Amino acid sequence: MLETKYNHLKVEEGKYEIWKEKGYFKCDPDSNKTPYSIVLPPPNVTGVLHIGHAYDVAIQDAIIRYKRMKGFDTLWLPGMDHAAIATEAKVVKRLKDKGINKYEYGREKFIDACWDWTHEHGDIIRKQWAALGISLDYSKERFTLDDGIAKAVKKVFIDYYNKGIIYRGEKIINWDPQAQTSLSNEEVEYFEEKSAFYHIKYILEGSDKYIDVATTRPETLFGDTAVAVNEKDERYKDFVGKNVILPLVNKPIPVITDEHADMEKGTGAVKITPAHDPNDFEVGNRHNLERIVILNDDATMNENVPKKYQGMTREDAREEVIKDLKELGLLLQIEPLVHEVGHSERTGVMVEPMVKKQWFVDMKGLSNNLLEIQKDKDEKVNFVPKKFENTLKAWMTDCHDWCISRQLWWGHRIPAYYKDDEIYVGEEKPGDDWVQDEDVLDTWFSSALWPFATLGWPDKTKDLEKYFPNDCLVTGYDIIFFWVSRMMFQSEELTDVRPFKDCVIHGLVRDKEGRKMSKSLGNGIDPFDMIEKYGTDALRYYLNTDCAFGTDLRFDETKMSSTWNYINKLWNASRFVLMNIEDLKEYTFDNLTNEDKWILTKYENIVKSSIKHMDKYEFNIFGSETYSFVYDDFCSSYIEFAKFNSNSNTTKSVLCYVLTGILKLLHPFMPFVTEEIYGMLPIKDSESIMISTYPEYNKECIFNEEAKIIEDQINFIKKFRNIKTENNISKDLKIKFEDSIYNKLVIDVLRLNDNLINEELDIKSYNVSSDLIKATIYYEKEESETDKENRLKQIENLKNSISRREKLLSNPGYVNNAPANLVEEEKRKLENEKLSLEEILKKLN
RNA sequence: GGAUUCUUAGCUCAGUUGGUUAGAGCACCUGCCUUACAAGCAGGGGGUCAUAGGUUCGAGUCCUAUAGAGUCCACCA
Repeated sequence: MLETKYNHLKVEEGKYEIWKEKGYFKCDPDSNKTPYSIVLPPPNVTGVLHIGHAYDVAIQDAIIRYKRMKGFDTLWLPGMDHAAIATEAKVVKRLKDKGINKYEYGREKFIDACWDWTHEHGDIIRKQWAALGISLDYSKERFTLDDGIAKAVKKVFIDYYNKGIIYRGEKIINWDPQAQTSLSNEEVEYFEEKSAFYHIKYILEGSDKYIDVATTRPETLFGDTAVAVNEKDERYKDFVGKNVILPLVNKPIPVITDEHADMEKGTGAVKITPAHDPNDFEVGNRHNLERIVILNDDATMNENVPKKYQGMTREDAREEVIKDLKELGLLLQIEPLVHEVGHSERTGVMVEPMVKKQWFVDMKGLSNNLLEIQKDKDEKVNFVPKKFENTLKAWMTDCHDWCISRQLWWGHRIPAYYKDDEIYVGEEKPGDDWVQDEDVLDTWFSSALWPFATLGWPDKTKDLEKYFPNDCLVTGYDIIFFWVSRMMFQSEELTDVRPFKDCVIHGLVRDKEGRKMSKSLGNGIDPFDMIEKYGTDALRYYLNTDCAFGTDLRFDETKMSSTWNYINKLWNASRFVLMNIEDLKEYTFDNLTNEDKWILTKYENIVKSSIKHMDKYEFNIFGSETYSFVYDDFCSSYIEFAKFNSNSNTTKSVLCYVLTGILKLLHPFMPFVTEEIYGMLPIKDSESIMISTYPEYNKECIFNEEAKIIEDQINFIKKFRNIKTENNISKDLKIKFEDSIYNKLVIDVLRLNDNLINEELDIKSYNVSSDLIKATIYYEKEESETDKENRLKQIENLKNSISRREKLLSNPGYVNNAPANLVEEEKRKLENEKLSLEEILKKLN
């Protein structure tokens, strides 16, 4: 027998291990069931799982459990991401804390340290997956750096190189001076910073005239190779084609015209530093300007600047340059300015744009291909919600080549080899005198292959054959660009098909105030604290049903608590049912009462709409519909009805049947408690609810006529209670039904039906009526002012409603165009209201 | 600057292809220890659906404009 209170800690203990041991999580490639596959977005091995991961996996587990119960051969493939730069940063820090320098340590030992880190965090993550109760097929677990993925990555790189999709080029890239690696645009975050516009005099060669050049980065002037003005700018007409003297260096540089110089911005004259600014780089290309690199990789000043500045940090150099300019009278003005400055997402330091030789993926063909396929209804990836298809389209329409080389050690090393000016790209080193590229690939390059490389691609494996394309991918909108789009174009290029059919996009978990969770704010929610307090089931149900996918979820602990209450309600309802059906051996559905037929009808309808919402990933709608079914229909009404019929085997059967169905419907969202209760049922179709069959809509159990009668009784009871409470007449109440068939009405009414009194008694009364039941409530006390007001209000409301309906029904536009059943419904309601009003008015006279 | 999404009860969110008095949870108010559940039960108040137009017999839902918020991309000399 169940305890009186739901104890989540006890309920959730031990079940996961049993499921795992029994092999319920495993797919079965040999079965002839229809496959259904999802690959888990691999969490980074950098750390532990947070509430966002919990959200992501709760959704996936709900889907996979649902499909498993629906009879699919389900594969949910787990794995983790080596997260090149992120992990490397953590390991560098760990070594540094021990006083070890990465470069002195050496590449091989450093990579070993990364593996140690990976194994440690991998174990933690696996424990957390277990705590979340998610049904991953561990026999298929992969890592983005394992041999199979490495093989796939190599093949892609080599093939792309041979096709010309991958190329090596010198471009301005975002340089992280701390991690000493290039970053993709996506790895740069912009923050507002207080800074200034420094107006510097660039004096015309052999003249007193000068140009006022405004810059936020005076320290880069050593790399200037021109000053650009707009062709149409009258102010600088006389300067164009001549030279100005570069301050501090005293070197002549040309004044050129270029479209990049905007007359409206700053002073209209801009210094051109091709090696350290993306725009200037383009200008430099157009005008064939020299690129002078003035920074070392750690962002200190290099040998290309005057001696006194060499070795300074960029910050120190800026101060020094300003000081020196001031002394020379070349600093015209310092204009305070707040502007956005790029920082490395990983290390947080200011990003330095630098010219570097890097590897790139040419995006033109790949993105166009993606856009084409998204136009094909049968071949496209279907996003849920659909709006993200627009976002993706916008990104793919206007995207830059993807810089994929990273100056790191932890990752897939680029399979390119150099000998003097020769480049060889291939599996193996072509000869002893060749050296391999030192760099590794962007971590997203390997995760882009995840949906198929995990299944054995490029080999034509059985798994790949059966589980690819995946049926669904679930992830947050924040990585659509980083990851989803890349999986899409890689899959389409390499396998000719989409990587997955559906892509469910969820939002971010924010704090209660809607702020992003962050370490600095300290507003993070640890999912495992929530599990401790309220249970995994409560957490998972809450996350899945709180809001529609695609919008951000504001985490509110009071909702966790109300979810717990809901589960407690289910627990207690189950307790009641189990207490009453202990002796039930088999289902008997003979002589169903109207109440039985009503709940069966309601139940079948909930099954039908649940399936619909589950298939459309509308978990929040599923949640509110089942909630009201469980709470209002099953607990508040049917269980109350059943109390008057508790000896009937038929009612026992219905209680058991409907409860079983409820447990199954809820299982994907609250796996533990449903398993616990399911285990105690006297009749069940499998040893675990996990592998039981999902409810199916059964037309045989629809009894609309009878259901309507009970529905009406419930409406009546509601009105009755309302009037009773509103008028505070509970004690003195007498009741007379005009139709005695309904004397068996239960709950409050039943307890009063001995007190039928004679209508001739001269006492106050109220009419209560639903569609089928009419009754008069008499009460033995003087009518108070409030009673009078209520009565007048009742009359007023009826009159308003009647006139509204009359107006509506006299509108030919409505009567002719609206669906006939709606019009009929209106007519019927109008008649009822008219009768009620008549009765009330008659009583008053 | 460009794109895009959003604005519904005090709070967090639903609201299917337009169907006519807009729903839920939490919070609030009132009354109840009724033997599954007081972490509960019963009842209640609370919204001119951002604003202004338009289409329609009918608009929270479709169209246009305005205001505000978010997100992404670009720019930021």
